[in-house]
Amino acid sequence: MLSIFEVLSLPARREIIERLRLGPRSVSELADELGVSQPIMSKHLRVLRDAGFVSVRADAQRRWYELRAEPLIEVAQWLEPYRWMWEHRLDRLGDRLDAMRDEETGGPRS
Amino acid sequence: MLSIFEVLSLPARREIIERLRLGPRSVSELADELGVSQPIMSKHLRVLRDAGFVSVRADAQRRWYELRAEPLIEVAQWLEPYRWMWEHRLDRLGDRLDAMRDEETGGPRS
DNA sequence: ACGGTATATACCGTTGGGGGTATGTTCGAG
DNA sequence: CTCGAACATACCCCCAACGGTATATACCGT
Repeated sequence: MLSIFEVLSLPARREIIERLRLGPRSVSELADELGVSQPIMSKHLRVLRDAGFVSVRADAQRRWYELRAEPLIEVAQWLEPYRWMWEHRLDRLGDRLDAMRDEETGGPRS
Repeated sequence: MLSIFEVLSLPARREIIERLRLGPRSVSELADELGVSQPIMSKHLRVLRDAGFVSVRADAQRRWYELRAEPLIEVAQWLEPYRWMWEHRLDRLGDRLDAMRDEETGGPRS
């Protein structure tokens, strides 16, 4: 079974995920929209299903695939420790530190 | 050249990224810490460099590899349209909508 | 100039993922 | 009961990424 990042590494599978963001889709709908054959789409969806990206609901012959949040949450969690690298970059972190020190000491020292 | 998600799909490369979060490292340091040979580490770093994950600074024979934010930002941006799936799930979205409507109309209608 | 250290790269063999196609299976319509 | 629609899977081949090893390159100390 492929890991979460391995699943996301294929553009075709990311496109499927993006389509499913708009709501559930059947296999043939996805195959038509993305221009691939039905067997290949079924295989992509099988991989996505094994990794927890999608769930399936049966309706006669149709299978409705729906996007699940869990694997995306894992990516977000993996990313979390790195957010400081770009979130506190252009918003004057140095000034903030200076202000904190001023509050503590009553004014700039140097 | 491998795409960003392809780069992240290999656990060894994610481990390198995690080590570099603590600060710059040389090739042999990383190789020792992660228990791989030097040539393999050089190849991983080459892949990471091509994809923009790291930058290099030469110092005599040593090469100091440093983590760069850009590719991680791209992942975060890709993830952004999906955040609603888990962020507004258990924190009473319904109540919030009710409160917003009350502010608009002056009170509940029904 | 020499030897050792640090790193990059070329080369090779393996392997597993990916696309293509054919076939199996299930289910509803008539 | 038969036919067709919708989907899954089995089988095939191909290729590129990965690990391993040997080798090339650059630089420092002596």
